[in-house]
Amino acid sequence: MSAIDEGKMTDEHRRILVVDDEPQITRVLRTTLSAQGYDIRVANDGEMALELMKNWTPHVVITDLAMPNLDGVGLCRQVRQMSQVPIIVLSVRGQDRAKVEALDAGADDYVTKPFSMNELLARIRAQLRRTPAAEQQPSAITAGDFSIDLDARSVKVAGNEVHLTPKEFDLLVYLARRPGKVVTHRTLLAAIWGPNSVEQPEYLRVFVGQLRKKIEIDPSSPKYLLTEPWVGYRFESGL
Amino acid sequence: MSAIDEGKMTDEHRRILVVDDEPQITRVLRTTLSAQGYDIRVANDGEMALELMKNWTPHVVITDLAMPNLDGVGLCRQVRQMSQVPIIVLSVRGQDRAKVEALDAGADDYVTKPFSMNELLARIRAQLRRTPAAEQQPSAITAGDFSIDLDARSVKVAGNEVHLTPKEFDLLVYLARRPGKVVTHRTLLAAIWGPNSVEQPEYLRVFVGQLRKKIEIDPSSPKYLLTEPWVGYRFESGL
DNA sequence: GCGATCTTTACGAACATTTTATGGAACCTT
DNA sequence: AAGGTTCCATAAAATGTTCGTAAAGATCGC
Repeated sequence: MSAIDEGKMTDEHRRILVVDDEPQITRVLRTTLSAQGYDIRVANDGEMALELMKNWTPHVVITDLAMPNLDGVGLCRQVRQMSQVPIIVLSVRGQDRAKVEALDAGADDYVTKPFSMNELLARIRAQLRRTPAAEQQPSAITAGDFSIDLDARSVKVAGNEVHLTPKEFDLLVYLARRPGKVVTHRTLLAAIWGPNSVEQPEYLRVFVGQLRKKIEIDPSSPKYLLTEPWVGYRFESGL
Repeated sequence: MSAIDEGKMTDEHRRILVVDDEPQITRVLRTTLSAQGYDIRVANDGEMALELMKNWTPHVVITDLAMPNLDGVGLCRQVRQMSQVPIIVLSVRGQDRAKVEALDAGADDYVTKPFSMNELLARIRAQLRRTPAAEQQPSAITAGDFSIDLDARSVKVAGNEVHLTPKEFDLLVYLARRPGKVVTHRTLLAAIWGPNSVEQPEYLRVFVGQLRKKIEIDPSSPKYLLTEPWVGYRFESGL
């Protein structure tokens, strides 16, 4: 009944990942947040959260600090390797030190338990408010002979459709969204394979090779998918 | 003496607007934040803050709630009409309702007084962290015939593009970011090769030579990449 | 079990960096 | 002013990484 609900309610279909090992917490969050119209998924620890995020990218992450396997601070660090998604830490620990550590590890907000649900909801809204740009992504990318349909996950080169595997597609899209910009190996690996794969540049070599075989006219002298030696790769939208 | 740590100054030159009518608060914030390297301006109420922001756009706004003329919530609404700048509300009022109202009015964070300065600093860092790169650093450096595109990692001299290796690129960028300023051998070596390579000036000679071959019209009488004998090198942006 | 996809391995070629060598210029001492 | 020393520029050899490619194992879904 707060006085401030003027029809700005575009919160539907926003995905929230809740990470906590205490069932009481996850249960109440799941029901409350679901009632607000959010899509909720729950993970019981940091590792599980990372695993989940490979296939399901949330708009906000809410995480506890104390967890088995991978704690909240570690989770923040790992997530920041691959994503800018807002992270709200929810913890019983209220000391400066804990807050500073979490915030500097990549968290965007820190709420101490016990917390007011109204406040948490408002903080979620505040976080969601400034990520509309990410959601307004075009459903298609075109560049030169290229057209990438993001909804259908299909790619056409000079008229004819080519079939790409999921990872090939993700890789191409990630680069094609940043035309002309060099993306480092680390960034690319973290974004496509997850933050644990940051030290496996072989993946990139293999998949870039595969991609070039499919989308380049002459794979041995690529026009679109270019190597920036010792640094990374970049996508050029046809010269 | 000790190694010059140029890499750690990302928070410098960030502008923070403090809005509060209590002199004790503004005084302590001004001194503490200034000591951190931020540029601080103070306004005593919301109206004054808006006036100030016409000519001086901050990277973060920190505001009290209770103020004459225009209070914190009103300030949030007005600011949101024209800017996405992060707003941190600082207030003695700790009730849900106040928090929800402020956050829904456009605030990004809410801290209750009395507050821990360490926590506030961390929250400021968290807010600054996600302001888009466009605001932080130019993605291009231009100087005379030069243009360096940091995203594309490409360098153009008088129209034609030259390809630089990673170390060459890093070296040039480091110097070009400080035009006219002499950078000592030690500093350069520490910055590009790491603090363990401070005693290997041969690297510099070799790489400066290669850079000159690529970017100077007459490498034997350089125009841009100049030697400061016995001290270091400096970049001049074309006389 | 089968096909598609992903992961892992291996190796020659291409490339960047490090090391070494040489000649010349600038500085210091006497 | 001569000799010795340190620094600078350049070239080129030696070393070490990375890249592209192919192909063999591992994994997943049906």
